[in-house]
Amino acid sequence: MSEGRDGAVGSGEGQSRDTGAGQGAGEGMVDGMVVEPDPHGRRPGSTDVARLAGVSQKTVSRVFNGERYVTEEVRERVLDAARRLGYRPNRAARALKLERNHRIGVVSLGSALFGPSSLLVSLERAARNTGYALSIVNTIEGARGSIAEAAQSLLSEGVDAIVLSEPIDEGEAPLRVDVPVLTIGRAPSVVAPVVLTVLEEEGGDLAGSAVRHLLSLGHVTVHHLAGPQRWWASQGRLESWRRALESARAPVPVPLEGDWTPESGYRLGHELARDGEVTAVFAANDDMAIGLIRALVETGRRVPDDVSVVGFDDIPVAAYLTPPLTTVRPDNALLAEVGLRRLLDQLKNPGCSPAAFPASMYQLMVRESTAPPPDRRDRGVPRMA
Amino acid sequence: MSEGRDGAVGSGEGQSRDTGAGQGAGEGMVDGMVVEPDPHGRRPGSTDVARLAGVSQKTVSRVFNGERYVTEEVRERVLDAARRLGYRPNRAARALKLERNHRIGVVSLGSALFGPSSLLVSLERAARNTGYALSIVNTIEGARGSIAEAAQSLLSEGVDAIVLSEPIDEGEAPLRVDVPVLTIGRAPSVVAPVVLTVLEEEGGDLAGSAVRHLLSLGHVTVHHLAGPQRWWASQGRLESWRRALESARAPVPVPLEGDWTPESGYRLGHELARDGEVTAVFAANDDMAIGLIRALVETGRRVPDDVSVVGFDDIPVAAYLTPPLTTVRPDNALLAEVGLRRLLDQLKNPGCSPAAFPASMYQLMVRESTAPPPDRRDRGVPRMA
DNA sequence: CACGCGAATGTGAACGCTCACAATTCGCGG
DNA sequence: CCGCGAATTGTGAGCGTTCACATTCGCGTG
Repeated sequence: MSEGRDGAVGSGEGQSRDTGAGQGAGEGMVDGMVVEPDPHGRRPGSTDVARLAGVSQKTVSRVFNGERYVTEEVRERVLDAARRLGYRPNRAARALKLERNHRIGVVSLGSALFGPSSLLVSLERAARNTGYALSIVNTIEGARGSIAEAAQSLLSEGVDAIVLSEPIDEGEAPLRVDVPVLTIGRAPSVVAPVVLTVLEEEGGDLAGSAVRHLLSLGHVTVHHLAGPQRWWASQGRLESWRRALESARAPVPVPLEGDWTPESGYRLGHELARDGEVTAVFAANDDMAIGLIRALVETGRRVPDDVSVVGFDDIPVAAYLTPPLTTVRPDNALLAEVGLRRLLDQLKNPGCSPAAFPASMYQLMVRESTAPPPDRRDRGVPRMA
Repeated sequence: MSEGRDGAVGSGEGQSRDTGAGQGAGEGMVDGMVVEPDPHGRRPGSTDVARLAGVSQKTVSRVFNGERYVTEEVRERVLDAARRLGYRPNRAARALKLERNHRIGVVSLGSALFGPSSLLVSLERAARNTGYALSIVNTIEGARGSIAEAAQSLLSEGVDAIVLSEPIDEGEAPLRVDVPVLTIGRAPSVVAPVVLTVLEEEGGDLAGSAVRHLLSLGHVTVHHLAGPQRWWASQGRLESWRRALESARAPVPVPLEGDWTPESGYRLGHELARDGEVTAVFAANDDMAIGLIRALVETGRRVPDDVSVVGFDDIPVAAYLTPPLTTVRPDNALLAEVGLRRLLDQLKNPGCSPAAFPASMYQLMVRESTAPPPDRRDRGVPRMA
C-alpha cells in the first residue's frame, strides 16, 4: 500500500512557521472523532489534513469538492484524516477565491407578523435545501432608505443574490445593486443585473374567492379593510378585491386603510359600524379582522348574523376564535419555494426562463364568521346571478 | 424597475469561466456614486482604491478600519476614491485573515410561532446594533440530532458564536462545538469553550403573577395547560406555576401537556371541561388558551364567568378576542438584548462576569378572561388569606 | 546641527482555498 | 521499447485583507 511518499514531504518544509513537527502524541476522543492536539491552537486547515493523509493539499480540496480523478483509496485516507482532525473547510477562504458565497441575503421587515414570519421560515428551508445559507437583515419600517441600507449591508457580506421579502414602497430612488434580485410581491424599482419576481397574484386571485363567497351568500357588496398601501402585498389584495367586485358588477365601496394591527382593525371597525349598510367586510389580514370583529361586537352588531367578516392569512388561532374566522389561507411555503427556485436557476444558468407556478396558492377556509346578510337570512341562501 | 443592464458586458471575457457571468458592477451611476468602468470587470478592491487615491493599500485599510494616524486630507482622498469606484470591503477576505466573522449563528426552530419569531427579530436587531450579522438555521422539530447538525452547518460558515434560541431537549449526546454558546432558556447539555445562558426566570417569576392574580380572585387553585415538555421554555413556565401554587399553599393539579397549537388547547380543553372543579386555567401560550376557550364555550362553560383563563405571550390579537384575553406579556426584546450582550461581552473580553438583568421582564395584562369563580361572584372579590 | 521621537505611511508575508498548468503514472498499440 | 492519451496527483500563483515591522517625515531639544 502506501508506497514511499513520506520521504518526499520531509524535504520541502521551507515555510514551516506554524507547523509543529510531526506530533503523534496524545489525542482526545470527541464524539467519535479524534482530535489531535492543535499544533498552535489553530483550527486545522486542508494542509494539515493533507499532511496527515500524506497527500497534497490540492488532493484534499478535490476530495471535499467531489471532483473526479481521486482513487477510492486516497479519498478514504483523506476523509479519515479529516475526521481525525475535526477538519471543516473554511468558507471564508473559499468565498474569497470563488467570489461567491453560496449565500443569499434577505431584506425583511423586522416584524413578528404571521405572514412575513412564515414566509421567512419557508425561505430558510427552501434555501437550505439547495445548499444556500441565508443572511437576514431587517429594515425598520418607516425609516427612510432603510431598504437600500440593508441591501448595502448584505452586499458587503458578499451575498450572491438578494431577496426583497414583503417589499414596501419607500417611494425613493430606485434600489441599485450588482447582484440578482428577487422580489416577493410586486417590485419597487430596482436596478440590478437580473430582477425576478414572484407575484402573489400568480398563484390565484387572492381575494377573489373571498369576495365571491360573500356575494354568493347574498351580500350586495363587500367592504375592504386594507393593509398599509405602501406594502405591495396590501395593494395586491386591494386590487384583487376591487377586480372581483367589478367583475361581479357589484358596487365598489371606498376601502379603509389599516396598518395590519388589530388596533387599526378595531378603530376602523368602529367607523364601519356607523354605516348601517355594511354587511360584509374583507380584511387584508386576520389580525385586523379580529380587531374589526371586536369593534362590531362592542357596537352591538353580531358576527356573522349582522355582518360577515373574512380575513387573510389563516393564522393558527383563526379556527378557534368566536366565531371561527372565515379566511383566505395563502401557501407561503410555495411562494418562497417558487421564488427561490427562480432565483437559483437564474444564478447558475443565466438567461433561462423562470419556473412556472405549479398550483393555486390560495384556499378559502370557510368557517363561521360569514353568513347571508340579515335581511335575507330567513329566505335561505340565495345565489348570485 | 425593468431588467437590469445587459450590454456592456461584452468586453471582458478572459476570466469569466466560473463566475456565472461577468455581470459585476457595470458602469453608470449608482446611487449618486460614479462607477468607473472596471479595469478588468472585477469588483474593485482596496488596491484599486489605493491606486486611485495615490496611497498605499494599507492606508486604505486604515481608513476603513478607523485606525489612528491618518491625516484628514488622506482620509478624504481615500474615501472619495472609494466612493468613485463603488468600493466595499470584502468581508470574506477579512474573515479569512481575522479568523472571525463578526457573525453569530442562531439555531432556531422553524416555526412562525409568535414567541420564537419575535425573539428572532429582537436578536437580529440587537446583533446588528453591535455590528454583528446573524446566520439563522432552523431545525426541524422532532428530527433527531438536528440541533447538532444545524450547529455544524453554522460552524462551517465560520460563525464566532452560536445562540441556541428556544432550545429543546433532544435527549442526546451533548452538543460539542468550539465557539462560545449562548442558550436562551435553560441549556441542554453543551460542551463549548464558554456556555452562557439567559434564563427566562431571571426576569421575574414568569407565571407567578398570573397564578397569584387568579388565586386572589378567589379561585381555589389554578390548572395548567403546559407546552411540550421537551421545550425548556415549557418547563420553566410549568415550574413557575407550580412554585406559585405551592407558596400559596394551594393544591397543585396535574398539568396537561399540549404542543403550543390551538388544536391541542382545544382538545385538552374538552378534557378539562369534563372536570367540574376546574375554575381557572393558566395556559403556556395564547394559542393554546384560545383553543381552550373555544372548547369551553362549546361545552357550555362561559369565560370568564365559569372558568377563568390566562395565556402567555400577549400576541397582538389577545386584547381583541372575545373575551379579551388576560395574559402574561414577556419582554422578548429585553431577553434577546441581555443575552446577546452577555455573549458579545464574553467574546471580546473573555472571563468578564455576565451582565445583570436590568428589569422585570413579565407583565400581567389583566383583561376580561379572568373573574372570580362562579360560587363567589355574588359575594364580590374576596382576598386570599 | 545631529538626534530622537512620534506621527503618518509603506512593505511583505500570511490566511485557507481554488485554478490553470504541469508532472507522474499506467496501459497498451505500433 | 517508444510514445501517447487518460487517469491521477502535485505545484505555484493569487483572491483581498490584516498584521508585525519597517520607513519616512517633521520638528523640538540639547
